Amino acid sequence: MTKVVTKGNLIILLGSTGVGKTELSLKIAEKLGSPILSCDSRQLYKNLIIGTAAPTKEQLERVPHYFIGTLELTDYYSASKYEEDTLQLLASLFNDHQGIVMTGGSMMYIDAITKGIDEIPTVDEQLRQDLLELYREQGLDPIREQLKLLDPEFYDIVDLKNHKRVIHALEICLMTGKPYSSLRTNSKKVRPFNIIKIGLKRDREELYERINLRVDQMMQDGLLEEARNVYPYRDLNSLNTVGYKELFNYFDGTWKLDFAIEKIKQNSRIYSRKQMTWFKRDEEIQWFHPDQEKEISDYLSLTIK
RNA sequence: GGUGCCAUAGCUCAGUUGGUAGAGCAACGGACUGAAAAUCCGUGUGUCCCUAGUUCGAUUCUUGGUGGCACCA
Repeated sequence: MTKVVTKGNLIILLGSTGVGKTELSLKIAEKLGSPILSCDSRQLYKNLIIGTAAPTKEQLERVPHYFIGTLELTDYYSASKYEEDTLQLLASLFNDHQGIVMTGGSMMYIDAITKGIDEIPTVDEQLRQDLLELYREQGLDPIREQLKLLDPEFYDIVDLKNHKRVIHALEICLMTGKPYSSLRTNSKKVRPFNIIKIGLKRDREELYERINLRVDQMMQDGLLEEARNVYPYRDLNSLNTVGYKELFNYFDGTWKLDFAIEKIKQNSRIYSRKQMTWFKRDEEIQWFHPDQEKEISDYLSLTIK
């Protein structure tokens, strides 16, 4: 067994949408003299600023950020790409920082950094389009059948009604000539740095109220115009996003504006719950209320190596 | 004031020829390895408006209320 020498501390502030990660991350980063690595699958995109509650210009001036507004809406990205980009960046940042602050709520991106993702090839765009077309025309059955032949082991455990999972598994089988399940190692990667996970949470009532108020604030800040500007690209994956997809229905004329706004609030609340469901099972997370700055600070001085 | 209709889940409503009830939406729980703010799965939470009667048994039938809506004055 090889011993991994660790250098540096990655401090991850995580929590559901609207809990108050941004403000706290700025304070901690300033204290540590660290930049902030955003871990948010939607704040990565340019043009999605208000609706994703990305850091403001002033906040970006207070502390340098990475992974905010770096992608075009049309760019392909994934948790694996994020793993690669972040590890590379961290290797260089840890040369002159003892602690680096990361913040965000994209569950799978966090896991990609802290646990790693298996070596699986990036999906060929043409193959994906072909399979999606097959799915649209004939449904999931023919795709399930092929998967059953090529990877019976995964067929037994996959959620057969979830077309994304089924299609992706088949894609990998077809691309590699190997069963998708044979590429899944179920093992956690070891990182050459110390990882500290700080979870932020509030009572549900308090969180929901913040989410609702924040959506109203977003509308005042010009979310409608921001959404209208990207409306022509509505079919892109980057725009399958709470805060935008609802307003697209308004632009289409299928929803009234008030209804769309209510739906943004509702979908944000549902998203926050989904995040908590994911985080709940992660026993490495130390939970705090965002106002417990002193406790968080004490905890950090205990755990930073 | 009179007549008629309605009152069942958080909301909109089905339904029970008398045996304590179910859909949609909402709400809640869960899954999750290159699309993840995505995608998918599961769960009914109820003084059936109140009161008195008939009945072995009433949310259902009858009486009287209360509230809402419509029409007539």
